[in-house]
Amino acid sequence: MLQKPRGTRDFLPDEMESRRHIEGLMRETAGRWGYREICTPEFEELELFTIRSGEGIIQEMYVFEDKGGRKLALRPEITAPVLRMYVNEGHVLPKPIRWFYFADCFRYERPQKGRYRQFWQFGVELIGTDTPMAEAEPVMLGSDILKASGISFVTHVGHLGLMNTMLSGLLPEEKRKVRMCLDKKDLGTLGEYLDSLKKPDLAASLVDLVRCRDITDALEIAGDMPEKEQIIEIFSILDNSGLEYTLNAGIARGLDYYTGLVFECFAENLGAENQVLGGGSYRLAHLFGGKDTPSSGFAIGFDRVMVARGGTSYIPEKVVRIVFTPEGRNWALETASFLRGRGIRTEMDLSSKSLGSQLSMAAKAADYAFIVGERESRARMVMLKNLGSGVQQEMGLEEAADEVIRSDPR
RNA sequence: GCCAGGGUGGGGUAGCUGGUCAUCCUAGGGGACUGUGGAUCCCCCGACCCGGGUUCGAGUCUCGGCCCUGGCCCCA
Repeated sequence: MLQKPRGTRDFLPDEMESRRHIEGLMRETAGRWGYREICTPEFEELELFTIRSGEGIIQEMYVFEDKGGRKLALRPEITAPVLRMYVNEGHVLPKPIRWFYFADCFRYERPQKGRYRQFWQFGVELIGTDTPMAEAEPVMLGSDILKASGISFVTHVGHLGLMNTMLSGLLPEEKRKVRMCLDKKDLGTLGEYLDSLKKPDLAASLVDLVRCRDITDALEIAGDMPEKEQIIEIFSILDNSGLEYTLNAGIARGLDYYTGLVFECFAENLGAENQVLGGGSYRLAHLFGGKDTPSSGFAIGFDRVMVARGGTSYIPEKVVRIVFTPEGRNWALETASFLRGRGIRTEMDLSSKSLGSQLSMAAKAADYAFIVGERESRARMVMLKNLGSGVQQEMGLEEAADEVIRSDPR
């Protein structure tokens, strides 16, 4: 038997509806903040991603050559395509630009809990400004969206300026190593390494900075820096927004194009892959041939959100099944059409069996049965049977539709 | 790329110190039943992940692969 490719999933209707429901909540929330949806190609020129992230990621991507010999890749993330799109056709739009996307991405990685080879991201990009408000907005919006999705999570916010100031005397390679140690909380190696660089005092203050939970103290530890006023203002905005967050100056966010504020959200109930959101301020447009443009944004790992919701159940739409006798067929068709017009999910019985048999099938798959036979047909009425309670009553179409709409979800 | 634990009908399981017929539950299909039977009864469908090895004989032991689950690495 054929198997689906490794790391991919099939979604049955129950799960699909649940996903669409959450996706809808995210869309709605982003929309209320003035963000509008965009869509970019499923695959792009390979170079788009190597420019952003380096040649090393080729082995983590689905790369292929098309019939014209072009090197292409299935998108492993969507920020680069969005910024490419901005440079291609968005740079003349009034700034700032507020966009969001919901789309699937592909990475050739080892699957594990919450990590798949085809996965979905919900993300936003705010392009064209880097005021304190513009840096803070994605943090607030991201938190708002995760809240709407119904998961428990914590938000960590940091700013690259803090650590960069403390590491300003080091070479890029040395900085990378120091960040890696801090990220892994490997203080022993960190101490030895800084000793070897003749910076023995740095280790202690770096640890202080990473553990620091107050921005005023953090600025004190890090020392003076050009972004100081900006940082104070950003955190003042966050503090006054009602957002719950933890200062974490240790957030490194991998690559070099991040410029200032960085943030991550972590969900409970999620094993090793518990980060559900990552983002910050960055500059990418100039790499794709545009003007140097400040932007900020984030991406949410949609599948991880779904995993984090766990058994949180989504209540499916109510279903009406119309069961009928041959004499009632035409009236049954009219009834179905009427109910659909009222927005009710309505299925006709397709079996042509006895009413009893139709009813037993309806009981498995529907919440209500509309029984339509000769008598109902003549009277232009329907017999509405609640399949949960067994109660049934004859009534007119309007009334029956109202009854279904008004009733509690199943 | 590395480590651990797993793959038996669609789902869940028993069998696993090798020896007919592979167990049970559930789901699914068909029939009985043509105005109430969400029932009941009967019937049916359908599985040892793939390939090599050991053996008279492999679901069972062994090796490799594939896939799943979790972890490491990575995480744009």
